[in-house]
Amino acid sequence: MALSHAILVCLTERPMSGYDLAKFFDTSIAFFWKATHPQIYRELKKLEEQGCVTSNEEVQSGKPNRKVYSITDAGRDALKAWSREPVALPLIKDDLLVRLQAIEHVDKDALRAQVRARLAAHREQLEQYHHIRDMRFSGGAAVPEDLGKLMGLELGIQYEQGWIAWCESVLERLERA
Amino acid sequence: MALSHAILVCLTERPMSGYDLAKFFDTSIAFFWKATHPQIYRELKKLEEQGCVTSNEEVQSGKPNRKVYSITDAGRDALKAWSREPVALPLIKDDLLVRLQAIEHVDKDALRAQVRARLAAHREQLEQYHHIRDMRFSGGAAVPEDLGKLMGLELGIQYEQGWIAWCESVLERLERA
DNA sequence: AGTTCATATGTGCATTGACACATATATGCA
DNA sequence: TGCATATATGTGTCAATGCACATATGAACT
Repeated sequence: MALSHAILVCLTERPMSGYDLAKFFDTSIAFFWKATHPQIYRELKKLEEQGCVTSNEEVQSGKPNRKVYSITDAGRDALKAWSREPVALPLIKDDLLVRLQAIEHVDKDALRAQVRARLAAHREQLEQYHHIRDMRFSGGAAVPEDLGKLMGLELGIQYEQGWIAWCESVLERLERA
Repeated sequence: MALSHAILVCLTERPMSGYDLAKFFDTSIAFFWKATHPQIYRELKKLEEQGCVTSNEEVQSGKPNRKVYSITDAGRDALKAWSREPVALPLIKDDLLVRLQAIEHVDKDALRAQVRARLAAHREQLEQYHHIRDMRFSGGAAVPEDLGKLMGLELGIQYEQGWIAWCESVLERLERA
């Protein structure tokens, strides 16, 4: 009970095709959730069978036709029912931390390189989040719908800042050793 | 390529049975990685076939016999080889953040309750981490093996502090609305 | 005497997820 | 002409994960 709800959430914003959703997952919510396009197409099929979404084929010249999915009232009900279920504590589930637990058994040079790469990735992500915040939420959340998205973004910013600080402190100690 | 390595990492510390490992996963590294006991037993079987671990049956009176697994040289080699592979950026993968994206479509009371529950869970986890730090690492990392574990713990502490601050700020805004 | 708890090891099944492969068309580039 | 890229939708398959169920024993509790 996860990907289907993430898809429904995306469709509350606007109707989308499977292709649109795959791109949306890759950009917008890539840090909360990940999905490949075969997963998305299969999930959309199931959701349509359950009546949570309806599809509408858009004829296009040249390009293949798009099947645009919209959320239904039943889908909105399913979302609300899901929102009442308890949420699990997310795991960190990070290879890097597992490797640190056995620091005397790993390749130290590789570890340093991985922490440096990770640091760069977090810095880049932070920059992206800052960019989105400045573009979309410069004046705070204008409409109620935006509040949740802004708070999600704030979590992302803080999360990245935390990782950056940690990576820096780890690198310092690894390079001293 | 994940659980098997996490198990090998645990076995670098000391030989353990499947039962021990299941408990170890539940307590020590529960926030980095999770595994149920069937998963662990199956993985141990595979690792033994690959020659990464060896088992030694300990006869016990009364209780069922324990099969104690130890890491082999081949297992240590496998760990080192794995440590050279690139690490993926971990996802946040949090239901709560997905729900926030569709804040106008979720049950607001349930959401508030979930954030409060989450806040309590993070506070509890932070306390546990502080306790471990004070017990095991009060004078910093005494031996080199401890350094990695201490840095993992520091990440955990920072991570929980970040979530706590975020939950508090979210709650405030949710209760105002 | 019956129940629950802790120790200890597993099997079976369903769901999820990841990844390669398959197909079709138009555009731009070398 | 050939190749990569973007658009667009899928199938087939295998590994990983999760959860319920199965089994066995001793100790402590009711």
